[in-house]
Amino acid sequence: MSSNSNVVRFFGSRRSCADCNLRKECAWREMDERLLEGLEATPELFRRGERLFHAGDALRSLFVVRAGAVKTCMVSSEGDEQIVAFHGPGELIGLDAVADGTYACDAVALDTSNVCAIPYEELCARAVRNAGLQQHLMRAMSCAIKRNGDMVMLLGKKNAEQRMASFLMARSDAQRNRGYSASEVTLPMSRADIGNYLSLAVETVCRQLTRMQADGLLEVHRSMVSIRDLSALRSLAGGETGETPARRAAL
Amino acid sequence: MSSNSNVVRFFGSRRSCADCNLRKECAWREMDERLLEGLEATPELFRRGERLFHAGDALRSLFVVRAGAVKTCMVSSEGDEQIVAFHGPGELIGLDAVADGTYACDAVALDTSNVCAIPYEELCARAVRNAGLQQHLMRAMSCAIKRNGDMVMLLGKKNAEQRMASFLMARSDAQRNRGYSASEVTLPMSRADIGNYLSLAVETVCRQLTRMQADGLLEVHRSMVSIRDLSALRSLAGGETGETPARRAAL
DNA sequence: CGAGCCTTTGACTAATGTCAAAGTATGTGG
DNA sequence: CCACATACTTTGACATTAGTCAAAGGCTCG
Repeated sequence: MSSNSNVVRFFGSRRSCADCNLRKECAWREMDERLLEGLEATPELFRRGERLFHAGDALRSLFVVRAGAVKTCMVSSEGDEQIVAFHGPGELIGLDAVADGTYACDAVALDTSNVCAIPYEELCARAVRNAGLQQHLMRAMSCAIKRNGDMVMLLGKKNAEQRMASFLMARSDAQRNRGYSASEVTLPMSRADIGNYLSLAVETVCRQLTRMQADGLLEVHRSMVSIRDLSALRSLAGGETGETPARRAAL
Repeated sequence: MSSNSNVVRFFGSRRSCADCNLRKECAWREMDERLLEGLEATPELFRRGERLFHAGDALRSLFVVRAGAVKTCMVSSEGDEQIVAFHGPGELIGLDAVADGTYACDAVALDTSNVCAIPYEELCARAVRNAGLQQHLMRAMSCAIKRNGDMVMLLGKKNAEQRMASFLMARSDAQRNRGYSASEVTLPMSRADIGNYLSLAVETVCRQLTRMQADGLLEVHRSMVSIRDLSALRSLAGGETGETPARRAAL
């Protein structure tokens, strides 16, 4: 059963990538216009908590977030959930499904989100004919691999404080890459989601935020965080931030 | 500075994949003969501790392990090392470098290892002309992404016992996939490497092995482990084992 | 045979998780 | 528009897992 049955197709029809008003922020933004000319993607609207796809569903489309935020998560056989990534505007979702034609994760909208579904078969057909697109896809996948490496580093080597700092810095860098202020970040996900993602108890997430605020690094107001001391936060984060300019396309 | 200066090219020359005596176990084993016909790979021998490449080196080749074992690891800015994956015969190394043309990891031989270097440019040139090869590469990358997801699950959700059990099961499954006994596994890496990979102290790795032996699950003799109760170990491991048949090509 | 490294074991410590409870937004129906 | 129900966040007290430190035992290689 597809969970897409109640999706609002608010443009009413497929729409060419070449016309998209999000071209500037899209994962495909560097692509030659001609490659996208005929490629049509279906814009879809998901509300908070709605699923783009389930783990195990057959791969039909890759998704690009236009607006909003999406999480992807794996579920173990015991039923506990592990969030693998958060995806903001311009990021590509579903590359894990290429291996065997079924998604490995669930993808869930964190907020009302506007997402482009790019038909996979059509994309592949084009990639075969087009070396540039092929390169682009391969690079996007390689970026996802690299980024996962950063995640392993975070989970394997960093303590609670460093994880929280890394997480906030990654958000900040993402903001900056999109042309917004690096010091004003929004956290569209719940504290529980942050905890799940960083493998920390919700309480630990709260305490870290509280402490950073007490130390004058941040000001926290619910889902809004103002970073007061970016460089201090960056040095707390240590090692990789997981968000270098070339790494926008995530799992 | 390339670390390959002291590499023994023990076949003395490049060699066609089509003739390779490891075809059966190779990451390319399903490929049509014709695709490999002209593709030449350089077999190289690395001794324990020698590096295939450093993080930051320019991508020249992808590597396929023919015999032996290789670890890939990232190093944080503080200098601590995180092993990202172990690679046995048939596995593909270096896909993380496709993103920006430089390797993200170090790759180090754990043992005397026999490795094929596949020239990346040449491979790409073929992939452009050949949809099958292209698909194969994409799938290999997608597998790496999936597998990293399993790693995140392991680090994020599993305790010491489950990690150790998962690790052993992954080894066991790999053995089975290569046609060997699922209950006799070798651990070519040190306890310290296992600990690093699983994010456990060396002492914890030892204690887990000791305990599993005491519980009659295993018999451990240095780097040889005989698994006495596969199904019990599998259920200890919980969730994903990270080694389904389709997932042989790792980071 | 000795040096050095790896592994194993024990005793203690510390970071983070768990449990409990209060405080605070959000939204729904009367 | 208010009041209550619900879900999320925050804080405190305590428990537990795994890490650290220390030391002994075993291989391996020169």
